[in-house]
Amino acid sequence: MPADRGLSESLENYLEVILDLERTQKVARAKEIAERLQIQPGSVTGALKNLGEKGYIHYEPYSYITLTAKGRRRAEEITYRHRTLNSFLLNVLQIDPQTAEETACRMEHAIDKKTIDRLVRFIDFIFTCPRAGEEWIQSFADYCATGGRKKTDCGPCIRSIPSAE
Amino acid sequence: MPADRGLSESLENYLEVILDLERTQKVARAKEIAERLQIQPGSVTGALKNLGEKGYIHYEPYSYITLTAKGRRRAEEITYRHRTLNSFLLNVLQIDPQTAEETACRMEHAIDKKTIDRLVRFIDFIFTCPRAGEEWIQSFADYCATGGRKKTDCGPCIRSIPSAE
DNA sequence: AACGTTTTTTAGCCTACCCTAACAATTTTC
DNA sequence: GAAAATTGTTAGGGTAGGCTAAAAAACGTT
Repeated sequence: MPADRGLSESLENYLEVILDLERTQKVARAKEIAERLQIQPGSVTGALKNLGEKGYIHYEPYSYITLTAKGRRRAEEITYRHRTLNSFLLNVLQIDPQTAEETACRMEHAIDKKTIDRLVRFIDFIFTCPRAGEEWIQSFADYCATGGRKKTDCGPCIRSIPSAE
Repeated sequence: MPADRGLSESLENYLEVILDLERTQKVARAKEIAERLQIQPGSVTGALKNLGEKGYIHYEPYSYITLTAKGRRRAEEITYRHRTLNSFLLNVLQIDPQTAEETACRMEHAIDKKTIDRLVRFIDFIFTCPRAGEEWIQSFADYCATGGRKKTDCGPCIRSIPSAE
């Protein structure tokens, strides 16, 4: 039940993988799609036909697979959601890289455009706001590590904020 | 493909609804479950049998449905994920309530325990940190509304931080 | 250009989950 | 306490998306 109607979670994953294969190998082949998605090659054909019929890819039996303009737009959107979520999990929440990656991979299908755009803004906001920024994120890490905050930490922390002239 | 193995997204939703019905109506009935999940009553029986066999609910044909201890634990966990995500979307990202609710509903199946716990910590951190807090969130809203930040805003903003004695 | 290898497709099967319609049990009402 | 209304279950059907095994096409090598 993906956030954006018209494409199942499964088909979104196909598009995402095809885009990446196009970028790295110029062209996507069924075998590689199967490998990336960790499914058997026999399962791929049906999905490709489906994506072809829906106008997301150029599909001809036994030939290379490429995204249509529509498919590329969609694939880039999914990739954008993926990267944004990964960045949030990794750089803000400081989840370990592997968990971050896996979680982003699942969440990307559940989040809508409005929310992802807000999340992008939020990440930007954090890293450009003098009240927040890297050191603030670091103090969140400390907060997590120590299980809380000592009020005595707050004075020095506040005085360390780079003053904006 | 939920984050936690063993239970599909669909079955997680059943548990969540059953817990809520237990709380509000003392007991869950198939008809109400169907209503909440927006599916037909005929579809419910199979799922309930399944949850019964897996030990998440007490299921006897034609009788009330209640959660087992295991089921309750699981249902509460899902509800916790739901509430945490909703709180983040609503109070931090400031997504409108309806979108926040719907998005939380989808994301709750995709997020793992480690990440949800971090998110809880992060929300706590924001609202208890003098560098952040309500006004900081408000200035994020302004940042979003105006499409950016004027550097001249930063001085007053920083001076407005409640100093920790 | 023909053989063997690799890749892709086909065909048939399975599971999860939803649907509808008909039937059975339960509950309510008089 | 029996008829009517409500609720729950069964049965049969559909779609999506995996699987395996076998057939077909394409490719590479000599």
